[in-house]
Amino acid sequence: MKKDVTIKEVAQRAGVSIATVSRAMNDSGPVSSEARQAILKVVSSSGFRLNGIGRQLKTARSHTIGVLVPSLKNPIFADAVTGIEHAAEQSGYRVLLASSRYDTNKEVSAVETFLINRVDGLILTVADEKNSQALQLLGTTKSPFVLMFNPCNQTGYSSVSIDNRLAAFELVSALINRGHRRIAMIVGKLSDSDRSVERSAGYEEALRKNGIKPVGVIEVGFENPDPGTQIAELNRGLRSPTAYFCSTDMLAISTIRALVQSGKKIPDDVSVVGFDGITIGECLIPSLATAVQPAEEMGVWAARHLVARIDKGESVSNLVLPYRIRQGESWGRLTANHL
Amino acid sequence: MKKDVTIKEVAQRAGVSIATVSRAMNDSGPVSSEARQAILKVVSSSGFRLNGIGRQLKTARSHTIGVLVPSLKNPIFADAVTGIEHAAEQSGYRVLLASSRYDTNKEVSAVETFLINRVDGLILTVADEKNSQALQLLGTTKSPFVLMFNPCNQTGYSSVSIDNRLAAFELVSALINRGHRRIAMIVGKLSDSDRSVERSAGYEEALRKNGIKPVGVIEVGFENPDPGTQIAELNRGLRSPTAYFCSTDMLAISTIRALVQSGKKIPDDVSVVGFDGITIGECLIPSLATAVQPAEEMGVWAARHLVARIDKGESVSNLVLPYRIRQGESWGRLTANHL
DNA sequence: ATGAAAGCGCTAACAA
DNA sequence: TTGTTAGCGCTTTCAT
Repeated sequence: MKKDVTIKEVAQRAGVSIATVSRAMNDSGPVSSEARQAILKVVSSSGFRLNGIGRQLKTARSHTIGVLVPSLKNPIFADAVTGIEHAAEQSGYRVLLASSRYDTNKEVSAVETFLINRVDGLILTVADEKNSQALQLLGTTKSPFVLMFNPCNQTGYSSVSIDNRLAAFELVSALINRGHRRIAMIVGKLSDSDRSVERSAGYEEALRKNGIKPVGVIEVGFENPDPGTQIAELNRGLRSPTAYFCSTDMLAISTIRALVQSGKKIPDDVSVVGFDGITIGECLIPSLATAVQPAEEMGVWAARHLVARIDKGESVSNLVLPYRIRQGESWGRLTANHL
Repeated sequence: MKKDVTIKEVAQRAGVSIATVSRAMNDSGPVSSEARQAILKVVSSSGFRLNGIGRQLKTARSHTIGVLVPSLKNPIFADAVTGIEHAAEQSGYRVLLASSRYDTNKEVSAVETFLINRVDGLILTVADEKNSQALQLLGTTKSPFVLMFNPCNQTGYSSVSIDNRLAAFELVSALINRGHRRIAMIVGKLSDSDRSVERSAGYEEALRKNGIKPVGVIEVGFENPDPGTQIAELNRGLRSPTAYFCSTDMLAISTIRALVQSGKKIPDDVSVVGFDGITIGECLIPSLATAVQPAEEMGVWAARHLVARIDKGESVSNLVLPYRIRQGESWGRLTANHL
């Protein structure tokens, strides 16, 4: 593992000082054309490349942002990271990526790593904003950060999200308007996600407002969810749900599969709606009814805003983006078919 | 933007030298318990955290690997990155992420960025291994890297992939064995991906071997593919394909949607098979027949191997992992139904 | 067990 | 237009 060429060697071989090389490489000051040519020649023959680490140490700026999401396997986060990465790249920033797998210890250690490596800022989605040690840790630093997806309750930091409770309320109300009364909710571990908590609040509120008692909130695991058994169980019997409200599209997809396998037709026998609006939901057959979060836009906004805070001292800001109800084919009216 | 606490201040306030602080923080040498306690006190009261940049400069090691994939929106890459990230984290490495959007210029600039920031190694998927400027650039450096997904033709670097041609051949042969003769192939821009080129070679080989002439290879865009129109067109008329071989699962999903919308039943009227084996394909209805690439494993292997090369000087290695044919519900026998 | 000191590769202020 | 110089924050010999 031989050492890299350094600015010092280039300077020497080009017969100039390192300051001149630096100026030439960065276009940061006057350089005579003779000097520039001599330097360029050495550079191209030696494969010299300014050492970013040296620069970072000197300038105390890494031009790197730390990004922490629960998982890349849920397209909602992959899309958000896509948005972040593109926006960051456009502003001359790099992305240091970590995923937590919904594990709060990993959240903390990821943030710790980001801090050690002196990222200029962070964008993160934590399990539960209200009880996040990672956020608490961040609070002890002066690193600017943007919370993404998490409902924002406290002030003092930036965030971008949608109104999860309201969207869930609207979705479930729409189900009720279609005649459904026995509406179950499928949710990942509630303790794993404050979004799910908000969504179930919206669900319960919609039922309550219509004088309906909840059929039940079914908790299943998050990664590789297999709600099959629970659903099959719930689904047995005469009083089985006529509609399922799933806390995420990923869960909805599994739910549909489980229902179909147990002989149900969607949406004729039972309606299913999801939440998130992942792109692939549109391609399913039936396509998924859901509340669409503008994930990529959220990522773009988060990155742009963070960069503005870093570069221009812009102040903290909380953005609540509109969601959109996607009228998919996976829900329908309650009919005689439902007994 | 106030400056961080530095090791120098900690040393001063603890009444020791910076060398002792360094030893204490890193457990890298003897430190008396009095010294340690004094240091710990200052550290916790000041929120001191060793500056990774300073360390990187001194040690000439970043413990960072650069990861470049075409897009995170295709779950195949999201899964691979997931594997990389977890394996890297376990070995004490961080991930600097970039995506190319299948743009070779971005491939080059991403690699350039990685090099400037002195990543210890790289893992990448390029559009076309044979004509990659990014790879060429890497060749001029001594940075270890691992190619992922790309078929490996040259030697001199590490890679992990599957045999795309063979898998495609097997898939299309299976279609033929099911009685299909009019088999079309749907592919993203061929110039965008050497995998697609391999896969279409496998497709053509299977047809040739059975004395069948290709119905046609239909090129569509990669991101947000909407092959609807082309397929609708191809699908008109009596001699329309009875089976579609799609170069990726994402394409297959769009294709199924387009076919269903034009009134076809899958697999009764027409069979569709994909390629990649993204998880969600199993949840579709009908579930997707496809060749499964072990994407996450590939990521894990790539990361572990890269780290071994970096840390233990392990030598270059090319791994071809087995693929697996997933017997989905989206294909069937040719019947009278097909005219 | 500890500290002094050198230096990693760079930028930027300053002097020339 | 150029060069000298002083660090940026750290690790790591080498003495003590």
